[in-house]
Amino acid sequence: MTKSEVYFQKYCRRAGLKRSGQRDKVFNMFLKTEQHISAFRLFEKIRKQGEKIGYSTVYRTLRLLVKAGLAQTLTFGGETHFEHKFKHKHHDYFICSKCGKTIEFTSPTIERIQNRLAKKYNFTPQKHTLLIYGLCINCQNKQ
Amino acid sequence: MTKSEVYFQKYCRRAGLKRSGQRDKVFNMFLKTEQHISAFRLFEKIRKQGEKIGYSTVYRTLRLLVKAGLAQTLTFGGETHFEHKFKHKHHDYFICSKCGKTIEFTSPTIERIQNRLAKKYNFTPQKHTLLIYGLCINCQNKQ
DNA sequence: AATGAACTTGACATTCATTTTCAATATTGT
DNA sequence: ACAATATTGAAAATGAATGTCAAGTTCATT
Repeated sequence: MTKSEVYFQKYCRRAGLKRSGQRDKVFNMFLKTEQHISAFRLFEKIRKQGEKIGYSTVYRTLRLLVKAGLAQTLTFGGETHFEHKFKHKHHDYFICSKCGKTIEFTSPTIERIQNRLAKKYNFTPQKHTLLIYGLCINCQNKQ
Repeated sequence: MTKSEVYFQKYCRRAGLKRSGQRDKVFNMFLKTEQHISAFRLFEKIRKQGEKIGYSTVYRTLRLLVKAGLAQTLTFGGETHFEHKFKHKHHDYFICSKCGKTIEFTSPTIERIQNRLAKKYNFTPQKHTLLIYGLCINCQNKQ
């Protein structure tokens, strides 16, 4: 049992939820997925493994993960994407306007400035989303 | 005629579009609106002035403004918001997770770092969205 | 001013992701 | 084993974004 698993099971128990195989499937597949993923793609990924699962269950579990603090959402391209939050460092993204490719990056300096500005505006930050749209190197060249 | 108006009318003409009162209404109300606004709220705002207008027209005109480079979109709270782009400096946002209030801010330093990172990743930036979610001072106190 | 090709309008329909519903099924404490 | 309660997933509902199209408007040309 990884730390995330322990944390999640404890969270569920405290919330008065019952253990369920379906929920575990979603949780495990989410854990295995390093990059951000949409509810639908996660659903497909589980089905492709031959597992039987409904979309609602995937959706509900992801929402639960967010509530539990294990995941967080970011919206782009008209879709909600879920990414790790627990024991994972935060990412910002470059998104290619043409091909949709995403490149993750991190910047401690940006984070630091954000916190400073938040304080200045009497704002307690919880999470943030930084999306930079533009052209990736491929799409620049293809013209 | 402001510079934006001249620019917009020229753009329309070049694009082979005809002049129209409805389009002007949308454009003018958008100009008057300093903060970001959703298509639906802009639609309401025009209607409340006693003007007759269809939602499609508002929506289409806003999309046109984006294409013309006068507006840009940012998505949060499950809605697309339109903000000025022409002769307006770019804003980043604090968004209160509780009451939805937004606070605009700018940070030249963050912009600079973004450009540096983009270069490092061979990415040509076009626009960006920085949303910091958290609690505004009111919601912190209300507990 | 009349013409006609092309653009605009807005009510309505459609699409698509997200969210809810609910009857059948599974889990858990006693 | 029982009862209370949670889970599941197919189907329906929601809501924002986008497309459709017949009727109306614009504008260069005659």
